[in-house]
Amino acid sequence: MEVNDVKILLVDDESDVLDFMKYNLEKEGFWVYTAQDGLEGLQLAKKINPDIIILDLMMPKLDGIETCRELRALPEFKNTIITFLTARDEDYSQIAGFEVGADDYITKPIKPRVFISRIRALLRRLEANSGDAKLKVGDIVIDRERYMVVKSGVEIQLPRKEFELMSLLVSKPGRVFKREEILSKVWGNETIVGDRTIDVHIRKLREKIGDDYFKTIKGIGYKFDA
Amino acid sequence: MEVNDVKILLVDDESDVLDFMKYNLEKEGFWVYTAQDGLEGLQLAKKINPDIIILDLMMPKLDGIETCRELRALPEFKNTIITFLTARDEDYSQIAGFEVGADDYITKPIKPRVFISRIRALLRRLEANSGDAKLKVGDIVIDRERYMVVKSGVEIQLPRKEFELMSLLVSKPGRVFKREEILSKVWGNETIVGDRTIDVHIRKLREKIGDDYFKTIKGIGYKFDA
DNA sequence: CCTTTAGGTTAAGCAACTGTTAAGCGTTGC
DNA sequence: GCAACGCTTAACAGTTGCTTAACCTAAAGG
Repeated sequence: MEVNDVKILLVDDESDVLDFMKYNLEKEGFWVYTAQDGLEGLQLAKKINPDIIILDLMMPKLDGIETCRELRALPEFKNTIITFLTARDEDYSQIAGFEVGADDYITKPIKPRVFISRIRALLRRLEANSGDAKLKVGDIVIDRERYMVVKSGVEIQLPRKEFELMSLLVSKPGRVFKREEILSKVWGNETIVGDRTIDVHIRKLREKIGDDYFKTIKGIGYKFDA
Repeated sequence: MEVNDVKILLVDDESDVLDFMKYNLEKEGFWVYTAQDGLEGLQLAKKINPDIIILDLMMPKLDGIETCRELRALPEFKNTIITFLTARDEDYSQIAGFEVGADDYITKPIKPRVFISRIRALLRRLEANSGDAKLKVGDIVIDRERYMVVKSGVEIQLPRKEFELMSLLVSKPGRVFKREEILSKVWGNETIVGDRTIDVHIRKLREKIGDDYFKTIKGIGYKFDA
């Protein structure tokens, strides 16, 4: 994973702290998003699917612990790295933090260089964790390793052919796949199936994932679009 | 075992010492957790199942010796590496330390490079000892050395094939293992067994460990999930 | 408009795969 | 040599997924 592909979400109610972190992370080439409270953070996280989330503990509306718990309850954040930001000596919270599934703690104040190297350490972890087996598009995640589709937090199990078909289409969102191309890639070059077979599978996908994602290009084939 | 998979728990009441160790270990890519006293350390250890635990001797609430004794009393920490941290010349404690099952001593102050190489030495020992001897997922620990599965503290003895199968699945929780993959890894490439053999073993595991842990992905294989 | 053509929909039958059970066989320990 | 155990297989049951056929609808082009 390139540094340029890494999305980091910062959630803190203090603008100073946000600016400090954002500035330093962006200087390193990370892609930084910010939110000022837990609720906002939660929404933004669902929207952008960040790789790392840094949560302040003390926040209005929804504190860090709660936000983390809610994030971890969603399958698409099961492998996201979540870190708490805490004032030095607030450590009482560490137990509670790890209990809701935090991966790390960062204590403030922290020096820029230490901060960055901390983030890099987290990143190494992220790379080790996730093979290349995950496709993310909008609020949809396809996890080849688990044979699972996650749509805005909900895990969906698909039968084999449907899953393969969906994987294929999602692998290049927006790109149109010709019918014959789909046949050869999902069914294989040898097997010969009737005309309606693809349609039926597309139909099932529309039923399970949502109508709008799969677009028909008449006379050509299908494409996936968010 | 990858560096990125190694979890180290540091327990010391002095924040400076914690920060020093944490910083240096993280720079190397280890996964570091910290606690400030024995009780907290104990709780955190149960939660995160670390591979190496570094305990300061002098701590409030529960000192290093006692913490170690309690850790060693739990089956899942029988093979965890536990190291004491001690001020130079506190040698009186060394005897007591080894008696409760410590694996090593680190004397402070210590230089970063020496510290790291010491940890690496421990790690080599961990690998040599057990050749990935322990797999931990949620409330399940797999102890390769003793051919034992510990589920929420209860030891379960499994026959060899069942154990190998379970080990394989648990080694990557959530990941789907194809039937042929299972066959080649558990039975070996040469032996040819019938189709139903895997199913029967899965069935026995479901019987002994619990139905919900083993999920069938039809047409593909099985996966382990907590 | 009407025709043509491609795609959508549905249910049914078939095929593929997995679950379950019991029995056979070899090994080990007593 | 008997009992207990582990591994594999066979037979059957149960389930799910895949494909097809028949019919319907929508879009495009004359």
